[in-house]
Amino acid sequence: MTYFYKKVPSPVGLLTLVAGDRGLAAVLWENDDPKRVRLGPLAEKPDHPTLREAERQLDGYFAGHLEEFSVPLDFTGTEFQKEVWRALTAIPFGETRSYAQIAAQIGRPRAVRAVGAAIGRNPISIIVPCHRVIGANGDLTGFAGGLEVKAFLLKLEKQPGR
Amino acid sequence: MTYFYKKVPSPVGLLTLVAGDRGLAAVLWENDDPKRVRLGPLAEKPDHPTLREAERQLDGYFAGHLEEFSVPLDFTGTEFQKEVWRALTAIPFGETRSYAQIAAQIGRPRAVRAVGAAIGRNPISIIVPCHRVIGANGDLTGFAGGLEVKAFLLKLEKQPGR
DNA sequence: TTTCCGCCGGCCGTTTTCGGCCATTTGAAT
DNA sequence: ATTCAAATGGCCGAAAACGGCCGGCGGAAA
Repeated sequence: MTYFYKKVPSPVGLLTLVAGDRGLAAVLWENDDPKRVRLGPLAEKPDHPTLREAERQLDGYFAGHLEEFSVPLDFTGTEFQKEVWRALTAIPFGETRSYAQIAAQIGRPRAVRAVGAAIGRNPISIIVPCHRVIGANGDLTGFAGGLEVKAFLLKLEKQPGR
Repeated sequence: MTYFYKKVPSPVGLLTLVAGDRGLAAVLWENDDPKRVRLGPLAEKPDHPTLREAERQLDGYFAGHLEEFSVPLDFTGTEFQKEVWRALTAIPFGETRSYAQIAAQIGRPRAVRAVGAAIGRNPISIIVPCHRVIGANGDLTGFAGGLEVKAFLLKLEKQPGR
């Protein structure tokens, strides 16, 4: 199966949006490690409907007037990973969870480190809000896009009025 | 968050003044242990208003015609540490306190050693007068800038005239 | 006796260390 | 190819170690 992509600018750098046939498959960082997320062959296609919709929603998010994404998602990964990623989408805008909380939520309270690994492999940055997961003690602990970006996103979501 | 610094000469060696966005964040000794005080990224900026004001007041202090500092302070540390540091600022010019007295003052009479540790982490040397805290028996007991400097400052504040 | 000094134990926040946790990856051996 | 053992993380909580202390005690010197 082949994927279509489009690069779009953003406050956190140039993002690469990737669409699969069931929806958005990835949002990659500018300097993303290529082996963090592996998909099939890519083809550029800026006018792909899914990509255009994703871009529109991201713009709204960064502009501060969109809090919940509604693009259909097309996850690629193991069952465990997909379960973790689904759990992430349930964290509301502006809130955070610990890795342990996510682990508990998917019914594997002790698979904490495994959850960490799975979150690190989240292909759909920002839209699947892996940035809302932080250490139990409040540390930011890690982020594919860089800790500064993680801090930036959390701060963006903490802005009081809009 | 990023901090701005400026190095200024003084009778006790080259000091590094650091400003955060809420005020003065640090006054470091020339050979200060880098891991004694940890702040974010630093950028040089000699004309920063807070830094210039801090320098002015320090000059006055060393010249002997300024006894109370009034630069706004920007503390970075745990709640406990901040409480200890705040207590230090209440020690009047020319007086001293014991570690036990400080502990009592913050309502934790037995947290004496913890207070010692917190004082050792005081980022804003001189201006937050950790040099005014000495052992219950009068010993100087310890000082990031060196015991000679501690003695020097106490002597400076004991000068009769002025 | 009295004074002074050094050692000991208890005090308490912070920092560091250490295990145990578990899905994936990696690399070596069929 | 396939299988298996070992290593590897975006973790986390408990426990131990570590101080810019201090008061009490015993022994040695005056």
